[in-house]
Amino acid sequence: MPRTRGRAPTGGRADALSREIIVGAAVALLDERGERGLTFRLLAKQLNTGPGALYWHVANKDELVALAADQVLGHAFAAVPRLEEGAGAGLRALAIAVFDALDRHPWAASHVTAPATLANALRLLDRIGTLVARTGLPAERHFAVSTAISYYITGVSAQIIAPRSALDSTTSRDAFLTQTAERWEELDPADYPFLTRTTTDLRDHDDRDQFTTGLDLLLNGLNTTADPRPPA
Amino acid sequence: MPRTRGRAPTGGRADALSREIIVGAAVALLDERGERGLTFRLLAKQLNTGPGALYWHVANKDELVALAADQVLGHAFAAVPRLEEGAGAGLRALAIAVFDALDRHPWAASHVTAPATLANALRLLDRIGTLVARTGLPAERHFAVSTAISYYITGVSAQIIAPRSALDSTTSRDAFLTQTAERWEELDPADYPFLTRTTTDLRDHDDRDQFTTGLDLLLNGLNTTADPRPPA
DNA sequence: ATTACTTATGGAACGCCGATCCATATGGAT
DNA sequence: ATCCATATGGATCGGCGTTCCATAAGTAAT
Repeated sequence: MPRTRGRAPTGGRADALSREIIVGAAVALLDERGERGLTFRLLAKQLNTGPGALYWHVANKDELVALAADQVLGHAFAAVPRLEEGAGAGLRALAIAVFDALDRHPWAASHVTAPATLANALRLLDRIGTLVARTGLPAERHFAVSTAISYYITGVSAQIIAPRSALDSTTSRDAFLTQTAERWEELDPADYPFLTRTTTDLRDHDDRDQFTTGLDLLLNGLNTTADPRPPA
Repeated sequence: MPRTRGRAPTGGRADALSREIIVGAAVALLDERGERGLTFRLLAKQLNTGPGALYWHVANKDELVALAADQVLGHAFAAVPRLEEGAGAGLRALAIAVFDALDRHPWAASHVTAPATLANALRLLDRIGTLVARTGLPAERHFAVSTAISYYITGVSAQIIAPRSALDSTTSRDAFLTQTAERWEELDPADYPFLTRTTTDLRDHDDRDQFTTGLDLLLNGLNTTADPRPPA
Protein backbone atom coordinates (compact mmCIF):
# COMPACT_ATOMS: atom_id res chain seq x y z
CA MET A 1 0.00 0.00 0.00
CA PRO A 2 2.43 2.62 -1.22
CA ARG A 3 0.77 5.90 -0.31
CA THR A 4 1.53 8.78 -2.60
CA ARG A 5 5.23 9.50 -2.52
CA GLY A 6 6.96 12.78 -3.01
CA ARG A 7 6.05 12.58 -6.67
CA ALA A 8 7.95 14.76 -9.03
CA PRO A 9 6.18 18.12 -9.11
CA THR A 10 6.07 17.89 -12.87
CA GLY A 11 4.16 15.41 -14.96
CA GLY A 12 1.16 13.30 -14.14
CA ARG A 13 -2.04 13.80 -15.97
CA ALA A 14 -4.25 16.80 -15.63
CA ASP A 15 -7.01 14.94 -13.80
CA ALA A 16 -4.63 13.09 -11.49
CA LEU A 17 -5.86 12.14 -8.08
CA SER A 18 -3.87 12.90 -4.97
CA ARG A 19 -4.31 12.43 -1.30
CA GLU A 20 -4.96 16.15 -0.88
CA ILE A 21 -7.65 16.24 -3.52
CA ILE A 22 -9.38 13.22 -2.06
CA VAL A 23 -9.30 14.56 1.48
CA GLY A 24 -10.58 17.91 0.27
CA ALA A 25 -13.52 16.28 -1.48
CA ALA A 26 -14.16 14.17 1.60
CA VAL A 27 -14.36 17.28 3.78
CA ALA A 28 -16.84 18.85 1.37
CA LEU A 29 -18.95 15.72 1.41
CA LEU A 30 -18.81 15.46 5.18
CA ASP A 31 -19.81 19.09 5.57
CA GLU A 32 -22.70 18.61 3.24
CA ARG A 33 -24.09 15.23 4.21
CA GLY A 34 -22.59 14.32 7.56
CA GLU A 35 -20.48 11.36 8.51
CA ARG A 36 -22.87 8.73 7.23
CA GLY A 37 -23.09 10.55 3.93
CA LEU A 38 -19.46 9.91 3.14
CA THR A 39 -19.05 6.71 1.13
CA PHE A 40 -16.29 5.63 -1.18
CA ARG A 41 -18.76 5.15 -3.99
CA LEU A 42 -20.17 8.63 -3.73
CA LEU A 43 -16.78 10.19 -3.20
CA ALA A 44 -15.46 8.36 -6.26
CA LYS A 45 -18.36 9.54 -8.36
CA GLN A 46 -17.71 13.15 -7.39
CA LEU A 47 -14.10 12.73 -8.44
CA ASN A 48 -15.04 10.97 -11.67
CA THR A 49 -13.28 7.78 -10.81
CA GLY A 50 -14.00 4.41 -9.23
CA PRO A 51 -13.85 3.42 -5.56
CA GLY A 52 -10.79 1.29 -6.13
CA ALA A 53 -8.65 4.20 -7.23
CA LEU A 54 -9.07 5.95 -3.93
CA TYR A 55 -7.39 3.10 -2.10
CA TRP A 56 -4.17 3.86 -3.88
CA HIS A 57 -3.91 7.12 -1.96
CA VAL A 58 -5.67 6.29 1.27
CA ALA A 59 -5.45 3.13 3.35
CA ASN A 60 -9.08 2.91 4.42
CA LYS A 61 -12.03 4.96 5.56
CA ASP A 62 -10.71 5.46 9.08
CA GLU A 63 -7.58 7.06 7.74
CA LEU A 64 -9.56 9.20 5.34
CA VAL A 65 -11.82 10.57 8.05
CA ALA A 66 -8.85 11.14 10.35
CA LEU A 67 -7.11 13.13 7.65
CA ALA A 68 -10.26 15.11 6.99
CA ALA A 69 -10.62 15.94 10.68
CA ASP A 70 -6.98 16.98 10.84
CA GLN A 71 -7.55 19.34 7.96
CA VAL A 72 -10.38 20.97 9.88
CA LEU A 73 -8.03 21.37 12.81
CA GLY A 74 -5.70 23.13 10.40
CA HIS A 75 -8.39 25.71 9.65
CA ALA A 76 -8.20 26.78 13.27
CA PHE A 77 -4.64 28.03 12.94
CA ALA A 78 -5.59 30.41 10.18
CA ALA A 79 -7.87 32.28 12.55
CA VAL A 80 -5.57 32.63 15.52
CA PRO A 81 -2.87 35.31 15.43
CA ARG A 82 0.71 34.15 15.49
CA LEU A 83 1.75 33.73 19.14
CA GLU A 84 3.46 36.65 20.91
CA GLU A 85 0.98 37.26 23.67
CA GLY A 86 0.88 36.25 27.28
CA ALA A 87 0.63 32.54 27.85
CA GLY A 88 -2.88 32.71 29.26
CA ALA A 89 -4.27 34.89 26.51
CA GLY A 90 -2.52 32.86 23.83
CA LEU A 91 -3.91 29.57 25.12
CA ARG A 92 -7.35 31.04 25.31
CA ALA A 93 -7.25 32.31 21.74
CA LEU A 94 -5.95 28.99 20.50
CA ALA A 95 -8.64 27.04 22.32
CA ILE A 96 -11.44 29.19 21.02
CA ALA A 97 -10.13 28.99 17.48
CA VAL A 98 -10.22 25.20 17.65
CA PHE A 99 -13.70 25.21 19.12
CA ASP A 100 -14.98 27.48 16.39
CA ALA A 101 -13.38 25.42 13.65
CA LEU A 102 -14.99 22.27 14.96
CA ASP A 103 -18.24 24.11 15.37
CA ARG A 104 -18.25 24.75 11.66
CA HIS A 105 -17.52 21.09 10.89
CA PRO A 106 -19.35 19.14 13.59
CA TRP A 107 -18.56 15.73 12.13
CA ALA A 108 -14.89 16.36 12.80
CA ALA A 109 -15.34 16.90 16.52
CA SER A 110 -15.32 13.22 17.42
CA HIS A 111 -12.31 12.44 15.25
CA VAL A 112 -9.57 14.70 16.53
CA THR A 113 -7.68 12.27 18.67
CA ALA A 114 -5.28 12.76 21.49
CA PRO A 115 -1.98 11.04 20.73
CA ALA A 116 -0.74 13.51 18.20
CA THR A 117 0.38 11.81 15.01
CA LEU A 118 -1.24 13.87 12.27
CA ALA A 119 0.23 17.12 11.06
CA ASN A 120 -2.12 19.67 12.57
CA ALA A 121 -2.65 17.82 15.82
CA LEU A 122 1.11 17.99 16.22
CA ARG A 123 1.13 21.68 15.51
CA LEU A 124 -1.59 22.29 18.06
CA LEU A 125 0.15 20.44 20.84
CA ASP A 126 3.43 22.14 20.08
CA ARG A 127 1.89 25.57 20.25
CA ILE A 128 0.24 24.75 23.54
CA GLY A 129 3.50 23.44 24.92
CA THR A 130 5.39 26.51 23.81
CA LEU A 131 2.91 28.75 25.57
CA VAL A 132 2.89 26.64 28.72
CA ALA A 133 6.66 26.78 28.81
CA ARG A 134 6.40 30.55 29.21
CA THR A 135 4.62 30.27 32.53
CA GLY A 136 6.54 29.85 35.72
CA LEU A 137 5.71 26.19 35.81
CA PRO A 138 8.59 23.81 36.56
CA ALA A 139 9.81 22.15 33.39
CA GLU A 140 8.97 18.62 34.49
CA ARG A 141 5.31 19.52 34.54
CA HIS A 142 5.16 21.03 31.08
CA PHE A 143 4.22 17.83 29.33
CA ALA A 144 1.42 16.82 31.68
CA VAL A 145 -0.08 20.29 31.75
CA SER A 146 0.18 20.82 28.00
CA THR A 147 -1.50 17.55 27.17
CA ALA A 148 -4.15 18.23 29.79
CA ILE A 149 -5.00 21.50 28.08
CA SER A 150 -4.93 19.84 24.69
CA TYR A 151 -7.26 17.14 25.96
CA TYR A 152 -9.60 19.74 27.33
CA ILE A 153 -9.78 21.63 24.06
CA THR A 154 -10.49 18.70 21.79
CA GLY A 155 -12.35 16.52 24.28
CA VAL A 156 -14.76 19.11 25.59
CA SER A 157 -15.34 20.55 22.14
CA ALA A 158 -16.26 17.07 21.00
CA GLN A 159 -18.69 16.62 23.89
CA ILE A 160 -20.42 19.88 23.13
CA ILE A 161 -20.41 19.76 19.36
CA ALA A 162 -20.64 16.11 18.36
CA PRO A 163 -24.19 15.50 19.59
CA ARG A 164 -25.36 18.22 17.25
CA SER A 165 -24.24 16.25 14.21
CA ALA A 166 -26.28 13.29 15.44
CA LEU A 167 -29.37 15.45 15.76
CA ASP A 168 -32.08 14.70 13.28
CA SER A 169 -31.93 17.61 10.86
CA THR A 170 -35.67 18.08 11.24
CA THR A 171 -35.27 18.74 14.97
CA SER A 172 -33.73 22.06 15.85
CA ARG A 173 -31.36 22.57 18.74
CA ASP A 174 -33.96 24.65 20.56
CA ALA A 175 -36.61 22.01 20.19
CA PHE A 176 -34.25 19.38 21.49
CA LEU A 177 -33.27 21.46 24.52
CA THR A 178 -36.87 22.29 25.34
CA GLN A 179 -37.77 18.66 25.10
CA THR A 180 -34.86 17.63 27.30
CA ALA A 181 -35.75 20.31 29.83
CA GLU A 182 -39.27 18.93 29.98
CA ARG A 183 -37.95 15.49 30.72
CA TRP A 184 -35.80 16.87 33.50
CA GLU A 185 -38.85 18.54 35.00
CA GLU A 186 -40.65 15.23 35.19
CA LEU A 187 -37.91 13.65 37.27
CA ASP A 188 -38.36 13.05 40.97
CA PRO A 189 -36.79 15.97 42.88
CA ALA A 190 -35.80 13.54 45.62
CA ASP A 191 -33.61 11.60 43.21
CA TYR A 192 -32.49 14.53 41.07
CA PRO A 193 -32.44 17.60 43.29
CA PHE A 194 -30.08 19.52 41.05
CA LEU A 195 -31.46 18.81 37.61
CA THR A 196 -35.07 19.49 38.52
CA ARG A 197 -34.25 23.04 39.53
CA THR A 198 -31.88 23.77 36.67
CA THR A 199 -34.10 23.31 33.64
CA THR A 200 -34.27 26.95 32.60
CA ASP A 201 -30.48 27.20 32.61
CA LEU A 202 -30.40 24.23 30.28
CA ARG A 203 -32.85 25.81 27.90
CA ASP A 204 -31.08 29.15 27.76
CA HIS A 205 -27.43 28.15 27.80
CA ASP A 206 -24.93 29.02 25.10
CA ASP A 207 -22.58 26.27 23.94
CA ARG A 208 -19.61 28.53 23.48
CA ASP A 209 -20.02 30.00 26.96
CA GLN A 210 -19.95 26.53 28.41
CA PHE A 211 -16.70 25.84 26.65
CA THR A 212 -15.08 29.03 27.88
CA THR A 213 -16.38 28.57 31.41
CA GLY A 214 -14.46 25.34 31.84
CA LEU A 215 -11.51 26.72 29.93
CA ASP A 216 -11.23 29.70 32.25
CA LEU A 217 -11.46 27.47 35.29
CA LEU A 218 -8.60 25.43 33.90
CA LEU A 219 -6.43 28.42 33.02
CA ASN A 220 -7.25 29.95 36.37
CA GLY A 221 -6.03 26.83 38.08
CA LEU A 222 -2.92 27.05 35.96
CA ASN A 223 -2.16 30.55 37.20
CA THR A 224 -2.43 29.67 40.86
CA THR A 225 -0.46 26.45 40.44
CA ALA A 226 2.40 28.05 38.60
CA ASP A 227 4.94 30.17 40.36
CA PRO A 228 3.26 33.53 40.62
CA ARG A 229 5.11 35.33 37.87
CA PRO A 230 3.86 38.52 36.32
CA PRO A 231 0.65 37.36 34.63
CA ALA A 232 1.76 38.14 31.14
CA MET B 1 -41.71 0.79 17.33
CA PRO B 2 -43.17 0.18 20.74
CA ARG B 3 -40.21 -0.27 23.07
CA THR B 4 -40.76 -2.57 25.99
CA ARG B 5 -43.36 -1.07 28.25
CA GLY B 6 -43.70 -1.43 31.98
CA ARG B 7 -44.52 -5.07 31.42
CA ALA B 8 -46.25 -6.86 34.21
CA PRO B 9 -43.50 -8.29 36.40
CA THR B 10 -45.16 -11.69 36.21
CA GLY B 11 -45.65 -13.84 33.13
CA GLY B 12 -43.80 -13.99 29.88
CA ARG B 13 -41.90 -17.03 28.92
CA ALA B 14 -38.78 -18.25 30.57
CA ASP B 15 -36.51 -17.36 27.69
CA ALA B 16 -38.15 -13.98 27.10
CA LEU B 17 -36.00 -11.19 25.74
CA SER B 18 -35.92 -7.79 27.33
CA ARG B 19 -34.10 -4.56 26.76
CA GLU B 20 -31.94 -5.22 29.80
CA ILE B 21 -30.90 -8.68 28.65
CA ILE B 22 -30.06 -7.40 25.20
CA VAL B 23 -28.02 -4.48 26.49
CA GLY B 24 -26.21 -6.78 28.89
CA ALA B 25 -25.26 -9.16 26.10
CA ALA B 26 -24.20 -6.20 23.96
CA VAL B 27 -21.87 -4.99 26.69
CA ALA B 28 -20.32 -8.44 26.93
CA LEU B 29 -19.82 -8.57 23.20
CA LEU B 30 -18.36 -5.09 23.08
CA ASP B 31 -15.95 -5.89 25.88
CA GLU B 32 -14.86 -9.02 24.12
CA ARG B 33 -14.64 -7.96 20.50
CA GLY B 34 -14.72 -4.19 20.42
CA GLU B 35 -17.16 -1.89 18.73
CA ARG B 36 -16.87 -3.40 15.29
CA GLY B 37 -17.45 -6.85 16.76
CA LEU B 38 -20.97 -6.01 17.81
CA THR B 39 -23.45 -6.97 15.11
CA PHE B 40 -27.12 -7.73 15.34
CA ARG B 41 -26.56 -11.12 13.78
CA LEU B 42 -23.94 -12.18 16.26
CA LEU B 43 -25.83 -10.69 19.17
CA ALA B 44 -28.96 -12.53 18.08
CA LYS B 45 -27.11 -15.80 17.83
CA GLN B 46 -25.75 -15.44 21.35
CA LEU B 47 -29.29 -14.87 22.58
CA ASN B 48 -30.70 -17.77 20.54
CA THR B 49 -32.97 -15.64 18.47
CA GLY B 50 -33.03 -13.79 15.17
CA PRO B 51 -31.90 -10.26 14.39
CA GLY B 52 -35.45 -9.10 13.85
CA ALA B 53 -36.52 -9.88 17.39
CA LEU B 54 -34.00 -7.44 18.83
CA TYR B 55 -35.64 -4.54 17.04
CA TRP B 56 -38.73 -5.01 19.13
CA HIS B 57 -36.81 -3.89 22.20
CA VAL B 58 -34.29 -1.51 20.70
CA ALA B 59 -34.80 1.10 17.99
CA ASN B 60 -31.48 0.68 16.19
CA LYS B 61 -27.80 0.14 16.71
CA ASP B 62 -27.10 3.68 17.81
CA GLU B 63 -29.59 3.37 20.63
CA LEU B 64 -28.21 -0.01 21.61
CA VAL B 65 -24.65 1.27 21.87
CA ALA B 66 -25.79 4.36 23.74
CA LEU B 67 -27.61 2.20 26.26
CA ALA B 68 -24.58 -0.04 26.62
CA ALA B 69 -22.33 2.95 27.25
CA ASP B 70 -24.78 4.30 29.80
CA GLN B 71 -24.66 1.00 31.62
CA VAL B 72 -20.88 1.30 31.83
CA LEU B 73 -21.33 4.76 33.28
CA GLY B 74 -23.59 3.14 35.86
CA HIS B 75 -20.74 0.87 36.95
CA ALA B 76 -18.86 3.97 38.04
CA PHE B 77 -21.37 4.79 40.74
CA ALA B 78 -20.91 1.45 42.40
CA ALA B 79 -17.28 2.29 43.09
CA VAL B 80 -17.67 5.79 44.47
CA PRO B 81 -18.80 6.20 48.08
CA ARG B 82 -22.14 7.90 48.66
CA LEU B 83 -21.51 11.67 48.79
CA GLU B 84 -20.97 13.32 52.18
CA GLU B 85 -17.51 14.68 51.68
CA GLY B 86 -16.25 18.10 50.77
CA ALA B 87 -17.23 19.28 47.35
CA GLY B 88 -13.72 19.13 45.94
CA ALA B 89 -12.95 15.65 47.23
CA GLY B 90 -16.35 14.39 46.16
CA LEU B 91 -15.95 15.68 42.63
CA ARG B 92 -12.51 14.20 42.40
CA ALA B 93 -13.68 10.77 43.54
CA LEU B 94 -16.58 10.86 41.11
CA ALA B 95 -14.38 11.85 38.20
CA ILE B 96 -11.87 9.14 38.87
CA ALA B 97 -14.56 6.52 39.22
CA VAL B 98 -15.90 7.43 35.79
CA PHE B 99 -12.45 7.39 34.27
CA ASP B 100 -11.73 3.96 35.69
CA ALA B 101 -15.05 2.56 34.53
CA LEU B 102 -14.42 3.78 31.00
CA ASP B 103 -10.89 2.50 31.22
CA ARG B 104 -12.27 -0.99 31.72
CA HIS B 105 -14.64 -0.62 28.77
CA PRO B 106 -12.75 1.48 26.24
CA TRP B 107 -15.39 1.19 23.52
CA ALA B 108 -17.80 3.11 25.73
CA ALA B 109 -15.58 6.16 26.07
CA SER B 110 -16.63 7.75 22.80
CA HIS B 111 -20.32 7.14 23.42
CA VAL B 112 -21.07 8.87 26.69
CA THR B 113 -22.60 12.06 25.38
CA ALA B 114 -23.09 15.42 26.93
CA PRO B 115 -26.75 16.38 26.85
CA ALA B 116 -27.91 14.08 29.58
CA THR B 117 -30.88 12.01 28.52
CA LEU B 118 -30.00 8.49 29.59
CA ALA B 119 -30.41 7.29 33.14
CA ASN B 120 -26.86 7.21 34.39
CA ALA B 121 -25.70 10.30 32.53
CA LEU B 122 -28.49 12.10 34.36
CA ARG B 123 -27.37 10.70 37.68
CA LEU B 124 -23.81 11.79 37.03
CA LEU B 125 -24.71 15.36 36.19
CA ASP B 126 -27.04 15.60 39.16
CA ARG B 127 -24.36 14.44 41.55
CA ILE B 128 -21.89 16.91 40.13
CA GLY B 129 -24.43 19.70 40.43
CA THR B 130 -25.22 18.82 44.00
CA LEU B 131 -21.56 18.93 44.91
CA VAL B 132 -20.97 22.19 43.06
CA ALA B 133 -23.93 23.73 44.88
CA ARG B 134 -22.06 23.17 48.15
CA THR B 135 -19.26 25.51 47.17
CA GLY B 136 -19.53 29.23 47.70
CA LEU B 137 -20.28 29.74 44.03
CA PRO B 138 -23.19 32.06 43.19
CA ALA B 139 -26.23 30.06 42.19
CA GLU B 140 -26.45 31.44 38.69
CA ARG B 141 -23.11 29.86 37.85
CA HIS B 142 -23.97 26.37 39.11
CA PHE B 143 -25.22 25.11 35.78
CA ALA B 144 -22.33 26.33 33.67
CA VAL B 145 -19.73 25.07 36.13
CA SER B 146 -21.41 21.71 36.65
CA THR B 147 -21.72 20.99 32.98
CA ALA B 148 -18.14 22.15 32.43
CA ILE B 149 -16.94 19.60 34.96
CA SER B 150 -19.15 16.93 33.46
CA TYR B 151 -17.77 17.73 30.02
CA TYR B 152 -14.26 17.50 31.32
CA ILE B 153 -14.82 14.11 32.89
CA THR B 154 -16.41 12.40 29.92
CA GLY B 155 -14.67 14.37 27.18
CA VAL B 156 -11.14 14.06 28.43
CA SER B 157 -11.63 10.43 29.42
CA ALA B 158 -12.75 9.78 25.89
CA GLN B 159 -9.70 11.51 24.44
CA ILE B 160 -7.36 9.47 26.58
CA ILE B 161 -9.09 6.12 26.41
CA ALA B 162 -10.78 5.90 23.03
CA PRO B 163 -7.61 5.73 20.93
CA ARG B 164 -6.64 2.62 22.82
CA SER B 165 -9.66 0.71 21.51
CA ALA B 166 -8.64 1.65 17.98
CA LEU B 167 -5.15 0.30 18.52
CA ASP B 168 -4.34 -2.80 16.59
CA SER B 169 -4.44 -5.54 19.18
CA THR B 170 -1.08 -6.77 18.00
CA THR B 171 0.52 -3.41 18.84
CA SER B 172 1.01 -2.75 22.51
CA ARG B 173 0.58 0.67 24.07
CA ASP B 174 4.30 0.84 24.80
CA ALA B 175 5.25 0.03 21.26
CA PHE B 176 2.88 2.68 19.98
CA LEU B 177 4.26 5.33 22.31
CA THR B 178 7.85 4.50 21.47
CA GLN B 179 7.03 4.69 17.81
CA THR B 180 5.25 8.01 18.22
CA ALA B 181 8.15 9.37 20.26
CA GLU B 182 10.50 8.43 17.46
CA ARG B 183 8.41 10.31 15.00
CA TRP B 184 8.48 13.37 17.23
CA GLU B 185 12.24 13.16 17.38
CA GLU B 186 12.48 13.31 13.62
CA LEU B 187 10.58 16.59 13.46
CA ASP B 188 12.35 19.85 12.79
CA PRO B 189 13.10 21.57 16.12
CA ALA B 190 12.56 24.91 14.42
CA ASP B 191 8.96 24.04 13.64
CA TYR B 192 8.25 21.95 16.72
CA PRO B 193 10.41 23.30 19.53
CA PHE B 194 8.27 21.83 22.26
CA LEU B 195 7.57 18.33 20.95
CA THR B 196 11.15 17.60 19.97
CA ARG B 197 12.36 18.07 23.53
CA THR B 198 9.45 16.29 25.18
CA THR B 199 9.70 12.81 23.76
CA THR B 200 10.80 11.04 26.90
CA ASP B 201 7.85 12.49 28.82
CA LEU B 202 5.60 11.07 26.15
CA ARG B 203 7.12 7.64 26.44
CA ASP B 204 6.93 7.49 30.23
CA HIS B 205 3.63 9.18 30.94
CA ASP B 206 0.77 7.55 32.80
CA ASP B 207 -2.73 8.03 31.35
CA ARG B 208 -4.45 8.28 34.69
CA ASP B 209 -2.00 10.94 35.88
CA GLN B 210 -2.76 12.98 32.82
CA PHE B 211 -6.44 12.83 33.62
CA THR B 212 -5.96 13.90 37.21
CA THR B 213 -3.51 16.65 36.29
CA GLY B 214 -6.12 18.48 34.27
CA LEU B 215 -8.82 17.62 36.77
CA ASP B 216 -6.84 19.18 39.60
CA LEU B 217 -6.19 22.29 37.55
CA LEU B 218 -9.90 22.59 36.98
CA LEU B 219 -10.86 22.03 40.61
CA ASN B 220 -8.11 24.37 41.65
CA GLY B 221 -9.56 27.05 39.45
CA LEU B 222 -12.93 26.33 40.98
CA ASN B 223 -11.60 27.00 44.47
CA THR B 224 -10.10 30.34 43.61
CA THR B 225 -13.12 31.42 41.62
CA ALA B 226 -15.61 30.55 44.31
CA ASP B 227 -15.94 32.64 47.43
CA PRO B 228 -13.08 31.45 49.57
CA ARG B 229 -14.97 29.23 51.98
CA PRO B 230 -13.25 26.69 54.20
CA PRO B 231 -11.88 24.18 51.66
CA ALA B 232 -13.90 21.19 52.81
C1' DA C 1 9.80 4.56 -32.21
C1' DT C 2 9.90 0.67 -29.60
C1' DT C 3 10.23 -1.57 -25.54
C1' DA C 4 9.94 -2.52 -20.66
C1' DC C 5 8.50 -1.23 -16.41
C1' DT C 6 6.40 1.45 -12.62
C1' DT C 7 2.58 4.13 -11.22
C1' DA C 8 -2.07 4.80 -11.18
C1' DT C 9 -6.94 3.99 -12.47
C1' DG C 10 -11.75 2.27 -12.28
C1' DG C 11 -15.25 -1.09 -12.69
C1' DA C 12 -16.82 -5.64 -11.10
C1' DA C 13 -17.29 -8.65 -7.45
C1' DC C 14 -17.16 -10.38 -2.43
C1' DG C 15 -18.75 -10.69 2.03
C1' DC C 16 -21.04 -8.55 5.58
C1' DC C 17 -23.88 -5.23 7.73
C1' DG C 18 -28.17 -2.58 9.59
C1' DA C 19 -32.68 -2.64 8.90
C1' DT C 20 -37.31 -4.32 7.32
C1' DC C 21 -40.92 -7.51 6.42
C1' DC C 22 -44.05 -10.78 7.67
C1' DA C 23 -45.67 -15.41 8.74
C1' DT C 24 -45.84 -17.51 13.00
C1' DA C 25 -45.85 -18.47 17.98
C1' DT C 26 -47.03 -17.30 22.74
C1' DG C 27 -49.84 -16.54 26.72
C1' DG C 28 -53.28 -13.61 29.20
C1' DA C 29 -58.10 -12.02 28.92
C1' DT C 30 -62.79 -13.07 27.76
C1' DA D 1 -62.26 -22.47 23.53
C1' DT D 2 -61.51 -18.21 21.34
C1' DC D 3 -59.31 -13.91 20.49
C1' DC D 4 -55.84 -10.56 20.19
C1' DA D 5 -52.00 -7.76 21.57
C1' DT D 6 -47.34 -8.94 22.36
C1' DA D 7 -43.37 -10.89 20.86
C1' DT D 8 -40.36 -13.80 17.88
C1' DG D 9 -37.03 -15.17 14.18
C1' DG D 10 -35.84 -16.29 9.58
C1' DA D 11 -35.65 -14.45 4.92
C1' DT D 12 -34.70 -10.60 2.37
C1' DC D 13 -33.29 -5.84 0.76
C1' DG D 14 -30.23 -2.31 -0.36
C1' DG D 15 -25.92 -0.54 0.58
C1' DC D 16 -21.47 -0.46 2.56
C1' DG D 17 -16.07 -1.05 2.89
C1' DT D 18 -12.84 -3.41 0.73
C1' DT D 19 -10.38 -6.38 -2.69
C1' DC D 20 -9.20 -7.86 -7.15
C1' DC D 21 -7.41 -7.29 -11.48
C1' DA D 22 -7.39 -5.99 -16.35
C1' DT D 23 -5.91 -1.96 -18.30
C1' DA D 24 -4.34 2.80 -19.05
C1' DA D 25 -0.91 6.45 -18.54
C1' DG D 26 3.56 8.14 -17.91
C1' DT D 27 8.82 7.45 -17.67
C1' DA D 28 13.24 5.90 -18.98
C1' DA D 29 16.25 3.29 -21.68
C1' DT D 30 17.26 1.53 -26.12
